[in-house]
This record gives sequence, C-alpha cells and structure tokens, in this order.
Amino acid sequence: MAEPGLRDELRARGLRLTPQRQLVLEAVHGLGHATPDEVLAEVRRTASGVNVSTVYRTLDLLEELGLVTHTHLGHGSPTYHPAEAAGHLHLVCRECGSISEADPEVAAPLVARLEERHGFATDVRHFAIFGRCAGCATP
Amino acid sequence: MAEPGLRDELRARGLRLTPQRQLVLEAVHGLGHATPDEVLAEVRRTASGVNVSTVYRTLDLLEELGLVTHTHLGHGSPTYHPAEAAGHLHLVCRECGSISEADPEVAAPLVARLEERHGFATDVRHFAIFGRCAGCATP
DNA sequence: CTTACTGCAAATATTTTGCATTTGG
DNA sequence: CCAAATGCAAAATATTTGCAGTAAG
Repeated sequence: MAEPGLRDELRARGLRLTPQRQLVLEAVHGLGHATPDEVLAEVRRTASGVNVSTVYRTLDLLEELGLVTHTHLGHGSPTYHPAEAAGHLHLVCRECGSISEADPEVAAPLVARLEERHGFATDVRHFAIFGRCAGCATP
Repeated sequence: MAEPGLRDELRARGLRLTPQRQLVLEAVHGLGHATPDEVLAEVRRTASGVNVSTVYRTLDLLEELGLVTHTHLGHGSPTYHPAEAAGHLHLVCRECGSISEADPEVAAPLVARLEERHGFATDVRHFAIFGRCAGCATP
C-alpha cells in the first residue's frame, strides 16, 4: 500500500520520509483502531527493531499532518485511526469493554444543538460514548 | 458538610466510615471536577498525610457506592465528580483546553437513536465531547 | 554535506499491589 | 477483639526526553 499523502505532507514541511514513518502509518491503516503499543507490535511483525519512542513521536507527527487521529476510549492508552476512516462514533461498553461503531449521522441533532446553544463546534471524529451494549443488557 | 449517604452506603456493605473516606468525598464535592492528584492535594490542605493509594482506593470505592462518577476528559487522568452533579455533558475544547458543560437534554435524540438502532444504553454521565469552543472559533 | 530522525537508556508520571500496622464497630 | 482500612515502599505501566550516532535529500 503506497501512501501518496505521506511523502507530500512531509516535504511540504521540510521533513523526511523514513521507513519507520511509512511502517507506522501502514500499521494504523492495517489495524483500524490501535494503541501506541499495538502499533508498535504490528510494526515489529514486519520490520524488527523499531523503537517505542519513534512510534510515539511518529503518531504525534502523523496526527499533526492530518493523516491519523486519536480518540480516548476510556481508560488507558489513546486509540489511533486513519483519518479517512475516522468518520464514525465509538460506542464503548463499560461492562464487556467491547467497542462498536455507529454512523455519525445519529449525532447530527446533538451537534446542531451544541453549535446553536453553545457555539461549540463538535469534532465528531473524537468522540466516545459510554454505556452498556446490547449483549450486556440485563433482561 | 455532613455526608449522610456515605455512612449508610458503607454500613449496608459491612464497610467502615473512616476520616479519609469522608475527606475524599468532601474534596470531590468541593472541587467539582478533579483528578486523583487534585483530590489528593485538596485532602492534604485539610488533613495532612493521607496517602496516594488511599485516594485511589477510595475513589474507586465511592464510585462503586454510586456517590461519585468519573469521566475521561481527554489525555491523562480521569476526572471525578459528585454523582448528583453528574447530570451534564462535558464539552472539551481541544484548542484552549477549557471544559464547559451542557444540559444532557441536548443528547436526548442521540441516546434514543443509539438505543433503537444498536440496543446501546448510553450512560450520559460518562460523556465527553471534543471540539472547539466558542471562544476559540476562528472568525 | 547538512540536519532531521532514530535508537537507547534514563527520567517522569501515574496507578497498582503486598504486607505490616492501625483502627472502626 | 477481628476484619477492614491505611500507610509505605516497591512494582508495574505508560510516556517523555537528552543525546550521540545514522541516514534522507
């Protein structure tokens, strides 16, 4: 998978395209949702010996470049996604820990009201909703 | 400020009312929003020498008892609130970091749709919405 | 060549845990 | 008294940083 965007975004800022940066970006794409640790593990499955610090620094960089985003899905580490795939909400079940996704359209009325009443521009990508999933519902 | 609820909740489970537990609960009430660290600092302003571990253990306990709740407001430590005051949404501005509140009623349509389409029971208390606040809007 | 980038190891920060001691009821 | 709770110090995690060597352009 070539990442045409990466090289250009980097050059535009006088930065360099390195194998590590390509690997991290590919890992984020491959995994869909992943913590820095999971990205590290994935990267190491392919190329051995990429360093933890590099993964952290690279994820920060990729986020600045607008190629990935992150979300806080509750406790622990943040989760990184490819920016393009970020157009969904996360439903986090506090009982079983499962994470499902929902169409951002369900949040449209909320977004509209927040804008209207609070002048608040909601970033739907960075969104996590907590509760109890269907599977854990007590009948 | 007497905490009538605390003693009873504890006794109902065969647990004990200790000065530390009262102090932590009072600190959460006094602060409104606070990380474990901030709670610790506040508690120490009053009584000296309450231990970090006790604060963590107590916050967990108070949450189980339903007297406080916590929310993840982005990076870093979770934020604890008094349970009664928890009936609001948090609007977190990613630019200035400010946290404002909104009436949970604005989320009603979202909650309804998630229930209907995904069988997901949203916990509105545990809710954080990211975006850009009115003050940071670029005109 | 120039300087951005990486690896490494140590420093921070945060939360958890085992165990001896204290203390509420 | 006795089990529960605390303090303490060490362990487990997670993330950041300084710096010297490596490599992209």
